[in-house]
Amino acid sequence: MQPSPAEIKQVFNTVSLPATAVEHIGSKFAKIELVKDDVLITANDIVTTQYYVLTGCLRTFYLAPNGKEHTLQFAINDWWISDYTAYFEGSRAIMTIEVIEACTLLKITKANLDRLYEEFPVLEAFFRKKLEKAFASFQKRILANLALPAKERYLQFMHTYPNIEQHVKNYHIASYLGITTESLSRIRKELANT
Amino acid sequence: MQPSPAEIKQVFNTVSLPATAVEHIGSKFAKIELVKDDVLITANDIVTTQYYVLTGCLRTFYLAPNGKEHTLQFAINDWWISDYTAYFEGSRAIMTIEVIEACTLLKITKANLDRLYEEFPVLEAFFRKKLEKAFASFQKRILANLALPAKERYLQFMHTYPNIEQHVKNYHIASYLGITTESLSRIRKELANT
DNA sequence: CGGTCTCTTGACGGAGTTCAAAGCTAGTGG
DNA sequence: CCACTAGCTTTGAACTCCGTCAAGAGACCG
Repeated sequence: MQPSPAEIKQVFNTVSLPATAVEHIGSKFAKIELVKDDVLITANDIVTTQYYVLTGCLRTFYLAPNGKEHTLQFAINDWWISDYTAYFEGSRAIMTIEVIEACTLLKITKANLDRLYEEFPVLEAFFRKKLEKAFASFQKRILANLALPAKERYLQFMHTYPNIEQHVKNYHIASYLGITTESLSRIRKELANT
Repeated sequence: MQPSPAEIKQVFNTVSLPATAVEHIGSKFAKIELVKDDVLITANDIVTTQYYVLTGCLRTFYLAPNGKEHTLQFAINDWWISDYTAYFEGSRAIMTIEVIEACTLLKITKANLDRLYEEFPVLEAFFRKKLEKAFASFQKRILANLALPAKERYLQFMHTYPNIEQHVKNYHIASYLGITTESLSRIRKELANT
């Protein structure tokens, strides 16, 4: 199913596009609906698609050889999600993306998006800005991992992503912070007594 | 001082540019020389410049309130360096960049680079590719921090950046890995006995 | 209301830190 | 050419945060 013009305008809300362009761009996206526990991308998939979240919640995680899951990213309303390393490099996915809450997504292939870049260079700049933001947030996270103890990282997470916290389980947050559920539980207890 | 055409070709070695373009592009760069312990960017600076490393070695680090340094990035031969979060967002630097080994750099301002993007769109794609690579490597590092113990992270670092290891002190590597120099020393000892 | 998923709690262990001191190494000047 | 110093690395002992394992308490859903 194709997205509506209003949805395309929402996706590119910082860019002003003529109606004909919106129409054309929309024709390159497909709208899909997924339910809880669906898996969007699995490790080893070839990744040629990225997704825009209209509603719902998903997470990207790495499944380590020892069976532990490490959450790289959550995505809700108005976020983009994919295994970007695989998407950019044309390599195979090392991440898994699963649905946490039933969601509606817009998907587009790299081939189609690259074509749109040529037709509307403003889109290339739009995605570069997104990439710059993501880069900055990754950098912030690396510094937090290096410089802050678990409690501080938890507080920073809650402060930075108050919207996401409502959608995900504590053990997801723990796997994002790099601690166990037990440790997170103790941290929450300690914070409650303050 | 301006870079030579050969140096500009080296910078954009994956792009083929006509001689006139090389000339013009070169006029937007300046070549600078720095010695050990020089500081290129200090926390709180307004960052409007990025740097290409011709020779030498630098590091970007965050100086935490408790006085500890956390290394985000090293840069040698053929790397770009800046406080990119500040550079992209037009905000103030939170990082410090210091010279580890005397170096020769090419610098260019964001304003000039943006103008070059318009004149040579191929440059925009060139830098987007660089950004995608950096993004992927940050992601890899986040996963390593979440999933691997210090010894494994050290081995991964040595494997991924064998060239950098020759230029930097062990305490720099420790601050990159997120451990103390003492811990790194013990890890190295353990690895030597194998 | 029974079962499964999630969160909590406790006891113990281990990886890495802290603090203190000693050993190296490389550069510098007499 | 040696001696000295400053910077870097190593080593040891005590400690701390967090992980592991095991069990129990809630919470949610059919």
